[in-house]
Amino acid sequence: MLLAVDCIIFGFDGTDLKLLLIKRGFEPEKGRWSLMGGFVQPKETLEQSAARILKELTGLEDVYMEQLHAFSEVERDPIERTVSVTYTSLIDINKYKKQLNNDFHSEWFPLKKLPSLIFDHRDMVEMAKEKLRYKAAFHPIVFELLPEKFTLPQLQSLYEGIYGALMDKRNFSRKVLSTGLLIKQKDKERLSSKRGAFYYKLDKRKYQTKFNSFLNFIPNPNNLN
Amino acid sequence: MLLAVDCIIFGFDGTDLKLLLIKRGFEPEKGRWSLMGGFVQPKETLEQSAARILKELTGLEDVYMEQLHAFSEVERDPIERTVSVTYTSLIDINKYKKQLNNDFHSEWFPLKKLPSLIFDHRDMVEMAKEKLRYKAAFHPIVFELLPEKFTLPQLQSLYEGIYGALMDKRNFSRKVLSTGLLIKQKDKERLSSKRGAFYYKLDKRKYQTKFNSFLNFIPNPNNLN
DNA sequence: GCAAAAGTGTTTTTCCTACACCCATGC
DNA sequence: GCATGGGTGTAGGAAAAACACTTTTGC
Repeated sequence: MLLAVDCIIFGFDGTDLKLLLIKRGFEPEKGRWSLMGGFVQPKETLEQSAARILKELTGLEDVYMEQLHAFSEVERDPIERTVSVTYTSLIDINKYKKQLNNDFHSEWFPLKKLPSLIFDHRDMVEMAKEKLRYKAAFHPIVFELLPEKFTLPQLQSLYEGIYGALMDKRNFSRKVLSTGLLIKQKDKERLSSKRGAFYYKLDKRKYQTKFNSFLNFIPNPNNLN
Repeated sequence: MLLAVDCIIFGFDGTDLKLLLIKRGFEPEKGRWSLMGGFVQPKETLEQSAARILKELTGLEDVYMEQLHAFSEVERDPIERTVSVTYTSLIDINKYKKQLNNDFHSEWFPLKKLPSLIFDHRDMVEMAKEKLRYKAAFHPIVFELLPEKFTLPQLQSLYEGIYGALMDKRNFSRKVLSTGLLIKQKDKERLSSKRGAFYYKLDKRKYQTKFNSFLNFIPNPNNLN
């Protein structure tokens, strides 16, 4: 029985929530889109394995990562019995633009427009989305997806992307600012609007402290998709 | 590399939240307390494996069960490299009293008085407790631990056991009744008090429907342990 | 000058919390 | 008749939701 790891990598580019996929370079299913995966080596933990695979295939290092679920349907890999443990990563797309796209055929897909995936990778992605929604509702986890400096409208569209819901910007800004986790900057982002939107930074010390405190970012149920 | 499953079985006896352990019958670590575990067979999923192990070691069937986490430290089993996927079960102790204790050396331990466990089983239990707290805060999951008919005081002491906190019974009953998930019975439980406490049953149809809706059973932070 | 997105405040409602007394019964 | 645990109601405060107008600036 083989033991594999697959990585579900969410990214945010300031507007859309996306997923990183690679074009599979070998049989079976050569040429189709797939999550980043590989086999666990005898002397590494699953976490180390996931980090290694991510590094090898994308050049990414030191990114947020957590275990999602072990998938074990007997026939999930038609060739050989393989159990796959999945890991979810969150990254800021722009930060890692250079490393990507070069060596491997990897590509970002908007969550709403995913291609067909091999094996049970679609189930994996669905579960990861579900968990991201669940977790983001109570933990300030989404900052992993943002660049160091970001604007409130960007943060809001990230939440809206995660929940597939529209939120009221007045209530939204009150809610996020009330956490005390954001530090307003003096400069503005001027690309996406004429007036420009102030940048904010995450207060990293408070982020550490408050990570496990329950925050409530659940959008109101009327607008849930 | 070996692939194993370990089951963390929580039970409630009407008063205390407990954990089911067995005395390990073989080396290494023979004679010490352990979670229920076993190896995954070539033609079974992890879920089937967990259910089989549970059945074999305890006689329990059709119990609530969900995957917790895969543990993979290289040296976690000192003899052979083994990755273990853990599953959490919730059961009503009294319902299954007969099956237990006979064939295997299994025993219920109050969560607050656990013996020393083999390997990394203690970490597994800690993570399971954490997740139970997390999940029970938003899902009506704890009913899996209760008999068909139960009283509000029993339900409350279950929540108090999970969170290690005391709750106000007036606020508690308002909160749980407001979910509309409970159906009041005409008869009373008369063992634990003179006056007797009304039984309630779970409205199973609503339970199915509402399982994924977010409920808020988080105790107030002042009393968290 | 106007279109487009940013930013801001108030009112209403809902939910949570704190809190204290009466009830039914076995002894 | 009293000790024990069961059951209920209310008032105050905090948080969430609904809601609309003004600001800035590139074109």
